[in-house]
Formats: sequence, C-alpha cells, structure tokens
Amino acid sequence: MGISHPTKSIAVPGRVAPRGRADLADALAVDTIHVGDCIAAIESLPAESVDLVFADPPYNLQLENALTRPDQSLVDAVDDDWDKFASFDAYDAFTRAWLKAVRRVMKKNATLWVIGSYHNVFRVGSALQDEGYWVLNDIVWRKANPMPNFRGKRFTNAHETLIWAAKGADAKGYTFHYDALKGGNDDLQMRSDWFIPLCTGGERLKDANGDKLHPTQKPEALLARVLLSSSNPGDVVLDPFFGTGTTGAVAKKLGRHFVGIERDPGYAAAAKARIDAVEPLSPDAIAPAPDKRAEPRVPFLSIVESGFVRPGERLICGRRRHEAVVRPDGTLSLGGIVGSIHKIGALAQGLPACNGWTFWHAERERSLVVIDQFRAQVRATMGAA
Amino acid sequence: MGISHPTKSIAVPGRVAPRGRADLADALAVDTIHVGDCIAAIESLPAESVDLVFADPPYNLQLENALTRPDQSLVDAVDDDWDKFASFDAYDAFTRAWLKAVRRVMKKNATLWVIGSYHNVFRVGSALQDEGYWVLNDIVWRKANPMPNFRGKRFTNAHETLIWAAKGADAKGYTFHYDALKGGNDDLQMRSDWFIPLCTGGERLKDANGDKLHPTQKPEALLARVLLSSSNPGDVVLDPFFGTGTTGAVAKKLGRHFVGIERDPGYAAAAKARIDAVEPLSPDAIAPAPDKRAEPRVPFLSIVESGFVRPGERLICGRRRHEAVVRPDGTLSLGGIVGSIHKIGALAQGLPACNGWTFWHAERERSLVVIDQFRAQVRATMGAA
DNA sequence: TTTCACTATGAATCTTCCG
DNA sequence: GCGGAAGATTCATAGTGAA
Repeated sequence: MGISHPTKSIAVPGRVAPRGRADLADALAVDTIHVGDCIAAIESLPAESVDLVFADPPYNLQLENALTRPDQSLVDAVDDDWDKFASFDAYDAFTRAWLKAVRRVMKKNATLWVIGSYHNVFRVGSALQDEGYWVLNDIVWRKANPMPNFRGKRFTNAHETLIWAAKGADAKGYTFHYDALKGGNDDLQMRSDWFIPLCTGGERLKDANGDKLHPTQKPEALLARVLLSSSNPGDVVLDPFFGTGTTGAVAKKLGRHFVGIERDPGYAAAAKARIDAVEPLSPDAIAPAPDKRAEPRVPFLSIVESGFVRPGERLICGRRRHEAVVRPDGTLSLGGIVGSIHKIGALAQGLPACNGWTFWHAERERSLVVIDQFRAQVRATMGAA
Repeated sequence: MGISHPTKSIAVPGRVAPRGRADLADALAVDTIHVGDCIAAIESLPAESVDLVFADPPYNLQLENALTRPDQSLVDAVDDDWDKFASFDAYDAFTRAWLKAVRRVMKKNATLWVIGSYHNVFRVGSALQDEGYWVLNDIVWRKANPMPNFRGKRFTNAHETLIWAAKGADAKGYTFHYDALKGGNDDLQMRSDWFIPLCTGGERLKDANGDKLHPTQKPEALLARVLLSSSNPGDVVLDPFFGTGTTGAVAKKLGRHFVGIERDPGYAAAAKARIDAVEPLSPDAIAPAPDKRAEPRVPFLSIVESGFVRPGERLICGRRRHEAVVRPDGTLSLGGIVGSIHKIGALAQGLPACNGWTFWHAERERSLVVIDQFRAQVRATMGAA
C-alpha cells in the first residue's frame, strides 16, 4: 500500500485492483493513504467510485479545564488542534463540506457510517439529512469499559453513536447482510445497540514512550461489524479521517479495499506499517454467508416438472386447514379458482398476501413436507450443473 | 388537578403549592393541565419558574406506506396529523420556537430532557445547542421488546435517545442524585444506556374499544428514572407535550409538582383521570429502584470479537465427532453450509435443533473448553448491562 | 391450579423483478 | 418510469381460553 502527500500516496503491495474499474483512465487507486487536506483529497477521487464510507471526524469536544481522577492522576484528554473549532458554525461548515464531497464519490447504492458523541453527532446528523442522505439506523456503541465520570456530576458517558445512511431515500439497493448478522446473533435480528469493548491492550498503537499514539483509536471489532454488515469482499471502503488506519487494517483482514485520507504524516506512516503487517483471512472465511434474496428464482412449475410434486396432487397447509390441487402448468386450483401458489395461499387464508413456498406442504409418508424444501433440492441440482 | 382551555385549567385537589412562589402575583399554577397551543401556553407561564422540563415532541416520522408483519397483520403506525411537517425547515422552526419558550421559564439551574429517535433527535440536539443549552448527557433508552424490522433491511431499531441539557454552560448547580443512582445500581455509576421495557399491558391506557389511547405513551419507569435522577421532591416539572400524562402521573407518585400542556382535549381529559387515580408514594419510599435483569444475551459474534475464539478456528463437539470453522461474522461453516452455532450444530448431528453454546468446544492446551464458558466470561465483563 | 397453544401488538422513515 | 406479480419477512410480552 502507499501514502500520498498532496497528492503523494503509498500503496500496499500485493493487493488486487477493484472490480471493473482498473481499466479506467481516472481509476481509483485503492489500498492507498492520501496525506493531505481531507476535502481536497476527496475531490480528487472519481465520482461514484466507492461502495462504503466510514468517517470518524473530529468531535469538537470543547474541553476547557484539565481533569484528574480521584487518585489525582491526570486524564490524558483529547486536546489536539484538529479537534478545535471556533464555533458551532465553523464546525457545521466543515461538516457540510466533507459530507458533500463524500456524497459525490459514493456509488448509487453506497452507504455512509459516521461515528460521534453528543458533542458533535447532532450537528453531523442534521447536516447529512440536509445534504440529502437518508438515515437507515442510528447505532449505539455501548462501551464495555467506559471511563467513569470522575466528578459524579453526570451519568457515565458509556456509549458513542454511529449513524448509518444511504445516499438518498430512493437508494434501496444498499448492501445489508441480514442473514449473516442474524446467524451470528443466536438467530435473532441484530439490534441497534452493540456491546463492544474499547480499544486497549495490544491492539492499541503506542509511541516510542509507550503512550497511546492516537487519542481516539477505535476498536477493530467495531469496524469489523460495520464492514461485515454493509459491504462485500472486494468493495472499496473510503475513510476520510484515517488516523492510525483501523478501517484499513480491518478492510485488509476482511478482503475489502480501502482508500484512506489523513492529514498528519505521522499517523499515516503508523497506519501504513500497521496495515502492512495485517494478514488477510482466507477467502472461504470471508465469503458472503448465503443470502436468501440472492438465491436463483425457481418457478413452482420446475418443482412439478422435476417430479417432486405430481400434477393432481393435493397440497395442504401446515395446520391441515386448507388444501389445493396442483395443476400441470404449475398453478394451484382451489374451489374453481386457479392461481399461483402465493395467490391461492392468500385466498385460502383470506389474507392480502402469502408466501406459498412456506405455506403449502405435501404429504410424504404421513408427515408434511414444506414445498420450500423441494425448491432447495432443485436449487442444489442447479448449482451442480 | 385541573385542565385549562386557552387558558382554562384543571387542578388536582389536595396538592401543595410550589416552594416559595405561592405568594407571587404571577405565581405558577401547578398540578394543572393547560389545554391549547404549546408555545402560547409556555409563554403564559412566569419566567424562571420550573425546576425540570421533560419534552416528548413529535418525531416527524415521515412514513409513506403501510407496513405489515410477516403474518400479514397491519402495523398500527403513527399517522396522526400532529406528527406531520412539511419539511425539515418547518420542523426546525417549530423546534426552535418551543425550545426558546421553554428556556425562559426554566430556573437558572433547571435542566431539560428531550426524547426522540433518529428521525428528529439530530434536529432537536442541534437546535438546543444553538439556543444556548449545554448538553450534559445523551441517554439511550434500550428497549427490552422493540418492534422487529419486518423486512430484514435494517438493524432492529431497538432504542430511543434522550438528551439531558442544562440551561447554559455556566449553570453548574443543577440537580443530579449521583449517590442515589449509584446505590440503586449495584454501587456502580449509572451509565448512559438504560434498559427498560415498552409501555404495554395494564399500564397502557386504552380507549372504549380496547385500542391504545395514545400512539406513543412512554413507560413510567423511564420517567421515574428521569425525575429521580434530576429533580427533588417538591420541584415543579414542566411537560409541554403532555399527551396522556405519564410525566404528571410519575411526578405525583414521586412527590413532584407538574405543569402539563396538551393541545388535544381528549388526551388532556384522559391524563386528568389517570393522575387523579395516582396514589403518591410515602416520602420515605421515594428512592430509585434498581431494575435487576436476567442474564444479558450475548451474541456468538461478541465471543469472536472479544478474542476468545479466532476467526478461522475449528470448533469441535464434545465427543470430537463433528467440527466446524468459525467465520468472522459469528457464524459457523461446515461443508460449505453457513449458519448460526445452533443451526450448524443441528446440521452436524442431523437433528432439528441444537444448543450451540453447550455443543461446540474449542481446543485449549489439548483439552476441550465449551464455548458457553467464554460466554460466561464475556457476561462477567458486561457488569452493569 | 398449572400448562400450553394460539393470538395480538409496539414511535417503523421496512422489496425486487420484469415487462 | 410505471404497474403488477413474485416472494421475503418478526421479537418480546400480554392476554385468552382450552386442556
């Protein structure tokens, strides 16, 4: 990979080009860190070229005084110049500028993640709504080990907020690995509150003195959940506030490409070294989990033609309350009405709609077999062919 | 108590006057519901007269189509006129107007609570910062039983956000019952993420048909934690969007005074009847109650994220007859099939179901460790969850 | 009385393909 | 772009009534 100063870049070796764009004159150079101004760097990228954006912008913390713990040790606060803004207006102008620039380089169905705290997240959320983004979720990162409130004047600030947004309200084709997330969560839908520890220990980058290298390094587990939920292997992930490269490290590990932008050369160099040391997971470990929506369509007629169901046979609902007759053209008949497995299922129940695949069953050796199982068998033979 | 139409009010009998103001000519009439326009009613109140504000404004949900559950039943959505705004600008103007009016009637050290969802909370948060309020915390209400995402297109929207703000950055003398909250929370600081069930069952007000009377009635447990943390007995609590009077009911129960504003006479009448029926707690009983929960659910993904199990590692059953590969998204892979620890455990054994937590083991120093043990260790770190 | 089966419902910005 | 059809999709609680 590489680093670019305005506009110089360093590329990580041994990485492949992004899908289908390498031949373009203005092709996006991936697995690269751009060193320089965030907005100028974004504007140098091709339009509609990235699949996902993760942004961890300055929080504008507005800290006034030093803070000590009850044992009088000093809390190492975020007091960097990059986190200081003259006013809310200045912060808002900065926010709108980078959000606007980022939106231009997002593909039609790309999505954006932004992380923030109560200091800045309301400004960011309002700005992105104003810019035309469409909020899909706000996600709460519940910290396993937050810093306590040493003065006892407020609730322990134990979470940060991520906003997940599409490019617009009409962009319905965004990536979301619903089934994989559910499978990794005890077969329950993944909720909007995530419980993840802070980035500490060996994962936290240190300088020569053993002090933390970056004040707000995010845990890789957080980025992994973001990338696994809303991107595919081979996708390009843009991080306009790259810092020490957590997004890049996780992207490489999970088989995604990244484009990082970082204005501090020291952070960029640390990120490069960190990412170079990352070993990607094996392809079969990161292959997308099966997605029911991606399965090939199988007409019910194919089930009949394959002999799994005979023309003239009766199909029965799971509770044996309704039945219909299979016709040789792959429709069902019920009381003289003929229609698709879905239409007749809906008719039988008096409902506006019905998934016939899971509603109808066939009698096999005195027990009921759902016809969706026959579809799975037909699909298995399609894959083999 | 009483209800006032512009400006008529109903007062609850048997209530005491607020501390130290009953002798003023423009004294605040407490334990009263004002029926009428929110902003006009706030402007009719004396300046610097309330100790706490709780506001549950319209969320501006922007729902377009009907939504059905997988069983085809219709979701009873919030489609009331009061939640419809022409644009973000219209919503922002409304928000700034009530925030400005409310700030005038707040005492110097009063604080404000506002609840919202991602649809509106960024607008509200930005507006209150712009009006000079100083954010103290954002609080996440984690819902025990949220409505699922029926289309599988997003994360379950399982929380709402509350913003807690002081009148200004210099108002340091606000009420916060740090020790009471800590004592009611296993002697740990109360965190910014609260786990509370929805308002259902007997607590939910119903109309003559048995349908919910108000679409967005909040749970009393949520209001109780708000009032217990940031107000004192005898304080005056203003709620400019009173609805069916949850704030009033909890205030009366906890020995606080309330001022409610509600533009719908039907809601106001229901609120009055509800509050009249409330029996105040004895003074010694007014203390925060811990809500002990059952064991928190831990997704297998968290075990992977915590490093107890590595992506790519093999899990083995207790008799070493079956094995599967761990994927980074918290699913398992066996012979090309990907699914949850439970699904793959069942598949390996040819059974309809399986408890993956007790079935799968990891090899550690040549002996097998059941993955349920890792779950116990993760739970131990969750502490206050 | 207890248990079980079945139904109802909650602040929700909730589809995709083909002709 | 539009209309119609295919077809994918739910978790925690409460309540009711039968066994």
